[in-house]
Amino acid sequence: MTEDPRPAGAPTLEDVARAAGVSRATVSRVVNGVRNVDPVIQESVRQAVAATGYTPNRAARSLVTRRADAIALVVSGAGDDSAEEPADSPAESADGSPDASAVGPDGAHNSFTAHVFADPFFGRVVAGVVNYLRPRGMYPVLMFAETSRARDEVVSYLRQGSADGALVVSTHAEDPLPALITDAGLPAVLYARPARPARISYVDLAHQDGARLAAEHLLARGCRRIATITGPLDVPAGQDRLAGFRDTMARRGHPYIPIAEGRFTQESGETAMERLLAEHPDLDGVFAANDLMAVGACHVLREHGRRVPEDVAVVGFDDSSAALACRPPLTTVRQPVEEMAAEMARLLLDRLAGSDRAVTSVIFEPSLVVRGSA
Amino acid sequence: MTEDPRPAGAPTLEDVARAAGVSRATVSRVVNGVRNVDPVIQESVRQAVAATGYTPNRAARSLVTRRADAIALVVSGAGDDSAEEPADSPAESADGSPDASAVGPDGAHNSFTAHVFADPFFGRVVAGVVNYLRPRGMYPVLMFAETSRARDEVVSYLRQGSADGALVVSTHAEDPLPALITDAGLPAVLYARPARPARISYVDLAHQDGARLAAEHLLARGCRRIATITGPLDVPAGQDRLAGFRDTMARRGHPYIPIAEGRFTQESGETAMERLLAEHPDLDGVFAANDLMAVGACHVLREHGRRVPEDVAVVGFDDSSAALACRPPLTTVRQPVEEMAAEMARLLLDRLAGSDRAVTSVIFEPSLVVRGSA
DNA sequence: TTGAAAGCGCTAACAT
DNA sequence: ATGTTAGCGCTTTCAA
Repeated sequence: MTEDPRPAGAPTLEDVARAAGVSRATVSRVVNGVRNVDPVIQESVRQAVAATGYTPNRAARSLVTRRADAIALVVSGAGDDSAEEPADSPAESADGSPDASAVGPDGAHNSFTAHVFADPFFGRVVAGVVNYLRPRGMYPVLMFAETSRARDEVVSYLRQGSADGALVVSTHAEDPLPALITDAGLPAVLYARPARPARISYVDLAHQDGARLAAEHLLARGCRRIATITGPLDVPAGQDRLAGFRDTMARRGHPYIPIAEGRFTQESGETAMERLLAEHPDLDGVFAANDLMAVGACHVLREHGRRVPEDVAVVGFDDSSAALACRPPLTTVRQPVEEMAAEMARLLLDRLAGSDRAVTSVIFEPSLVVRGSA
Repeated sequence: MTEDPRPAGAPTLEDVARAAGVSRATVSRVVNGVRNVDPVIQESVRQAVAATGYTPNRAARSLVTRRADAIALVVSGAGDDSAEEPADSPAESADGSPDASAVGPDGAHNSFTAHVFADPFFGRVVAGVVNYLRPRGMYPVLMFAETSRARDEVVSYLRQGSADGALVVSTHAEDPLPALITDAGLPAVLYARPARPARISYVDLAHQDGARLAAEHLLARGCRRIATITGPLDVPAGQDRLAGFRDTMARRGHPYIPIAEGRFTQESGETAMERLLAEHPDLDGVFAANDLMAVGACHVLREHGRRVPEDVAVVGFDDSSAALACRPPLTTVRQPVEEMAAEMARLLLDRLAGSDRAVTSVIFEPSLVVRGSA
């Protein structure tokens, strides 16, 4: 019953100190690499550490340092408690299979979490964050915040000191989380500028420049009847990519561009492409505001007998794994997601390290990756 | 400089006790829902908690309870320190784009982490784990362990008490992590049976049954010249899917099945399909041991003028998001990844909760999802 | 049912 | 350069 799993408990500082014949404080200094310790003693302490198999207890350390040495990586939506899933993010299952995406037993499945990771974008964010954090001995705690309850739990988690700060990736314009976090005085950095202005640091991409690259590439290629599938127009990324595209096209003598709004999902890209094709059967170029929609567009184009890129050139955005999985592989505007995610982590850690209280933003430049589709 | 971010620090039990006019112990009891507390006092304590905005300090609690109330979710490989990436997991970038997958500044990018999340499988595991954990107030700490250094850090992290146990998803047969963890006497549960036997709990799929479903479907559909693209044959999942497929085919009068080994990546699926097609131009059915390879196979088949499913029927495995992203959508063997991941979390939490010291396994049954490709 | 008190393992003044 | 000591905020006997 009261059986301790570890024989006699894990070794503590006290044990090491006794073994090395010094005080706890000295051991602590050695373990934490503080100077002012006699090299000879240092060595004997190290041996004692090795001999006892000592590992510092995180909780004890956190209690006194008041740092968790952990940060939260939060993927947040904008839903309220009435629904597990945001109203404007319908399920993606396009076909009629009965329950391929159904709710499993024991809450094993809900649409938000399921769909989040179906988008290759999030995996890249995670990779970037982990790769920056790991050499620094930190690991992200993964959280989702798509309901108001979940948001409260995130704030509470931070307030408990379970994590020192948060990296937030919002999927919706109306996301209240950034405000909640800053109101609570908690350190956080966002991926992408928030739709509602807030005093909070973020990293972002020069979306307009990216759209410009796409427009110029399509024009240089000889396309003359060009349309665009936009992202959701209530989020900055969606707006900016459209604005940048329109501006460039207008400047090059194309004042009117057919558009169809998508939601950054493959399915929405398909729907948008269907509509564009119906209204403008003669188009010869398409700029999709992300790769997933570009892939959907390619499928629809092929189903309608158009060859890509011979009949219709397609340019995507993001350079996600979907771009390479597609046939032909997608010409796309590269967003350096991993680097951006790493920078986000860097900003947060700098802020936690002290001095730097300022709110800043770091904007990355996109680049064009030319492959087969345009 | 020594400016405290929070005015006068966060409220403690002491503060609440004073506000409510009771002792710390009583507040603690109320907060932890222990019985034996006068309902009236209970109420006044609750009010005091609300009034002060009290949140229990995790570190302090952990220090005394000796539980972190956190678990690690580890994605592990089999590399050593000489390379960041396992030798048998070559980069996937198929085309010649110079640096689409290059190493970014500041360790923002390494192949292992980058490729892990390019596979939709891992996202589903994460979703399943998070959805089980969250209602229980826990969140996974995400770790990667693809080098021996990284593995040591994982073990060390657990030994420090930063997490109470680990959920391990191995990507390679030779992964030493499970052994390291059990040797250290740390609680862990695996996703999938380890290639090297170990005293450790795991969840898994009845791979052979899944392969049988695929075989029977292809036969029922009228296919007679059927080949298979296998997974890596040094991992149980790869072996079992092949064995199940072969057995069923043999039993149905097909003693010889052409096979090509893949590595569960789309690119390897393409290569394998090229080879099969070259050697058996007349085949009319293909079973790919996962969806990614099935997608690759579909691309190659189309490039060779074969229609799917009219000329060649294709069945995949997993029912990942790739199955729906493909045209035609993939008929595939569904692996209930989210449920399995949730079960993995459940097994670990049960084990941590006490009594249940036993090593167990839970095997899930696959099901066939019929879509357009076969 | 409630309170008093003893630590959990560690760090950081402070004293030496 | 090293040791002594006082907590960090919480849970949990043990008394009352």
